[in-house]
Amino acid sequence: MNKRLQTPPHNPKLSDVAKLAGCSTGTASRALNKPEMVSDKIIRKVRDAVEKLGYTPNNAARALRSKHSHIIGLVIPTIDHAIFAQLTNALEKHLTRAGYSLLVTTSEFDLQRELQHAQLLVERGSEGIVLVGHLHDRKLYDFLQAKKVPYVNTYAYRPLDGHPCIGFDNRRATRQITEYLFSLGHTDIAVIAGPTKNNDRAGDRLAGVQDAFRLRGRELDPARVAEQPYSIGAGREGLRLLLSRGARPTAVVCGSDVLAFGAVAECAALNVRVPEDISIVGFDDQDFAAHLTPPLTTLQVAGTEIGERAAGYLLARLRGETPPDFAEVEARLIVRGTTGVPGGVPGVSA
Amino acid sequence: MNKRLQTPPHNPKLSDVAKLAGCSTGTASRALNKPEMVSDKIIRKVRDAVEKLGYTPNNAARALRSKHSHIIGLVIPTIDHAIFAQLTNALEKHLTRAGYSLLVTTSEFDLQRELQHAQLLVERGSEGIVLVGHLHDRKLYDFLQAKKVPYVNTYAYRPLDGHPCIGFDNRRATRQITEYLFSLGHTDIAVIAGPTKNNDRAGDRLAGVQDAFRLRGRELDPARVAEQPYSIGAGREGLRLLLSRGARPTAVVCGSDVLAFGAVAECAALNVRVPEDISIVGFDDQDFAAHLTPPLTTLQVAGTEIGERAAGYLLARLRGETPPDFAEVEARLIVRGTTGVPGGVPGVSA
DNA sequence: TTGTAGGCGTTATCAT
DNA sequence: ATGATAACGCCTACAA
Repeated sequence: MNKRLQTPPHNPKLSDVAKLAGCSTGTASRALNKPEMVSDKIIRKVRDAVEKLGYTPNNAARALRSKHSHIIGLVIPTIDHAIFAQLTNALEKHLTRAGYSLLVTTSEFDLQRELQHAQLLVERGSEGIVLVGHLHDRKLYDFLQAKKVPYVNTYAYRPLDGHPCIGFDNRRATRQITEYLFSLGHTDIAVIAGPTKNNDRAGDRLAGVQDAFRLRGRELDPARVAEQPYSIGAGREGLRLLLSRGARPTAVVCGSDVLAFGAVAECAALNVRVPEDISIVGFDDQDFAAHLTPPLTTLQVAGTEIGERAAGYLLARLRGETPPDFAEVEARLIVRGTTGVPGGVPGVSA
Repeated sequence: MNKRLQTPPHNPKLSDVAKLAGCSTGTASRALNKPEMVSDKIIRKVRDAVEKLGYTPNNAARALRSKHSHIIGLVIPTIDHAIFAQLTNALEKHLTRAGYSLLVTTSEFDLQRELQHAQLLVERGSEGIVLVGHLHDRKLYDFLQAKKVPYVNTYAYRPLDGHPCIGFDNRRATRQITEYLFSLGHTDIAVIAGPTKNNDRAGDRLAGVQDAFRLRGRELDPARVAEQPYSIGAGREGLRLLLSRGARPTAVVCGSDVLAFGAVAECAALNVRVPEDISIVGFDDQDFAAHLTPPLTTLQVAGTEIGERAAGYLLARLRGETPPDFAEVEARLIVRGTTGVPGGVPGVSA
């Protein structure tokens, strides 16, 4: 048990500071918030009093009066995925630097929960909200607009939707990955997709592969698609599933690096050579991607930049500015060791 | 640009709800917060009015009056490490379920910043604070106690310090790992430690290895220690460093799975066989540990449990209860494929 | 430059 | 069970 007895029994308030500093509460308030309007002598006295009393402003009172809580809310599917952790981290750093704090909550890939939790964050005083993806309950948009709370969608770039967003076009990204695979000579391409339900990123990425097929006048065979949760183990299972459904595809597009990790690991376990027997492409370019054996070819996403720009956007909005509502960040294919010509070519890999 | 024009020009307040429901604000407040004290008829009317107006309570006013913000603060070194993300996730889920929201900030392994940011979270209204580790600026403890804000240290178990904590004994954990290695017959053991500066977990883990040596009447040679940042690349470099400093150690204790990942990867690149030529042990048991080749022997830590219990502790304190201040969670060694007898024994591994 | 005083939206304390 | 009314701690006109 800790001792909890300190000098004054109660939390000092601004009026206590003022009393000790020998001025009015109004002046004390100004000394703290608008020093340029107060004489240096008083400023010093007030600061001393603050120090001596251990005064901490009461944000509730301040927010009630000034209409500014200095709190921003973030709703992500889960913090347990590296890309969301990265987003959260970047956001937090940027906001803290600007004097804002970050309230974080989780939707667990559930639109209803996302709506509820976002509303809760607004109730708790969030002056702005960061969302992930572009697929939300319509009520959420209505709510945010009714409350005049600025918001941004992240990890998505869909200016036509009309909602502020910062990210990239997931669909185009996997289309390009697939086209790259086609250009290598692959024709039998499979995909291990993330859970597409309520997850526009996963859905868009799958659709991108389909787009590439259609552009070649073909259709992606549903048997060539395995939809798996985001985990290494599920990635392994996805690969096994694909192999069990007929001839071995020569390439696999994965919905995330984690899934690709599993696919590569399973190939190793099954003695399927990568990339000679099968090419594998990830998505995200997480830290581990470059250190897999072979190093993973993947799509690099500027997660940190998304976080920074989301913070910047909201901060600007709160300053009363009107920053551009749509921003696209780069997503480029990093070709490493898990992709090659189908069948492999002597002297080309590993 | 989005339209921002909705039915009533201004945010409805409780008095608006009361007016529409035909009762006083006091009754409206009770109808929402203490339904058992209000007649069903009025409750219905009030709820209808809330619905129709799109009323959202103003948390600032509520907190000011009731002294309850329903906000808990979390200060972690970075959200970008899987274990902290896991902690955050568990904490958030638990708190949300109990009607609390989580304010997250980052210390970046800097004690001064930790102090500042924790204070900021309290200013923002946090009713409780979750910290990581047991090494903090003394002023932080003083501040928290003066403000009577309950707090918990996590990822540490040090009841003798007198501060509430939930976690395990990092030092004992690596001592046990090292003793296991000794029991396998290893005598030349090296360590790739995380950055020990301002990081009690990393420091304790290194100390645990030293403890094991001393218990055998030996000293850990400083040349056998590489201190590296937490990244796969740094883990690789750590291993190279160790190899460059004389005879190859037969085993390496790593301060985290990420570091161990790097060590294993570097061994593969260097054609050093694991575990025949060198045994490697990680710490954390992250998702990928079981999927490395060979699968990583590591110390499993119940990160999610720590988060849940931290939430439970604070919630209990806020209810006015006095839950036990110290709780130890399990941390057990998971022996997988990266450890073996020094020199390797035919038929024993891979 | 400084003091005074009113009110931000709620909840809690009284009465009724 | 309900209504009036007074705070909660701070900021900000406004006055001096």
